Amino acid sequence: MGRKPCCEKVGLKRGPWAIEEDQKLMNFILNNGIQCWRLVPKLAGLLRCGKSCRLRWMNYLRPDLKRGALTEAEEDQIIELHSRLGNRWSKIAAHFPGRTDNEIKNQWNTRIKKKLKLRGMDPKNHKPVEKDKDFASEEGSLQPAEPSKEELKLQDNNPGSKGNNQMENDQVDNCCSSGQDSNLVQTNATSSKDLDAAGSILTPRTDQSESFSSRIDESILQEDSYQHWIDNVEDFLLSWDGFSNLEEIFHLDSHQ
DNA sequence: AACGGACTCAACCGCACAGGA
DNA sequence: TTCCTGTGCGGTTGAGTCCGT
Repeated sequence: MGRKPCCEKVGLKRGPWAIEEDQKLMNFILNNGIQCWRLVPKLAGLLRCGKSCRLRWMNYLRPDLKRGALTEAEEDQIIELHSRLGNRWSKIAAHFPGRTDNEIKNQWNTRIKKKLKLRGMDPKNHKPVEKDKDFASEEGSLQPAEPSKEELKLQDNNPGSKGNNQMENDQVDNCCSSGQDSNLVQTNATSSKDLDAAGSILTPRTDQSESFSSRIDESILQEDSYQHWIDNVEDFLLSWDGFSNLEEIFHLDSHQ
């Protein structure tokens, strides 16, 4: 007997989210918090499944998200963490406040893998690629001796390749224990520090998602926090065209 | 200007896991 | 202990965009 689907898919909308949908979801979560994702679309008036709402919130609407490209330092940190953790994107993302696992996963698949290959490293095991098992044979056109345009572009962005990250897989740890990690968190936290005043909804997601959800409930309903969040979130979202009129949208809605 | 290939990234799918009944 | 439900995670896809010809 198969498992029941997470939601009734008949009549539900799929694909890219419209601004109105984003607005509805944001308004609902800001006003009510998240008790149960399955109920969120019904209560928010969305023709989406709860899973879709959760994903949209986590990967795009969360106010603590840091937008923009990852820095070289972040990429190198991802490489190091991947050498220890493997494809545990959520664990890796936990080291980067404001970054999502999806974002890091995409970054890995599109850029970092190529970057590693340029360094002569195997992205899977972070060990030097053997000459006879050159990645050219694996991926066809990628010849180290004659880099593609994309590779040249990557090289431009990465003038000083760092050393190898050959950490043993059995050294995997799941917590932010190293001093390097602490530094990173602290560095990134400067960008979200102020936002934190608006309530712990702005606290970067950690693996303890339960605490994330429950903390939302405690804080986001406060009117002051709400306004504070609007004030601060502009810095994050104004670069995003779809929400350039965010404040206007929310003011309108709050008066409905 | 038009076309086509390469690339990016938001979103979906299916499975695993945790917790409650 | 077992079953069910909700949530989280990783892999994959495909539409949109970029860029070279």
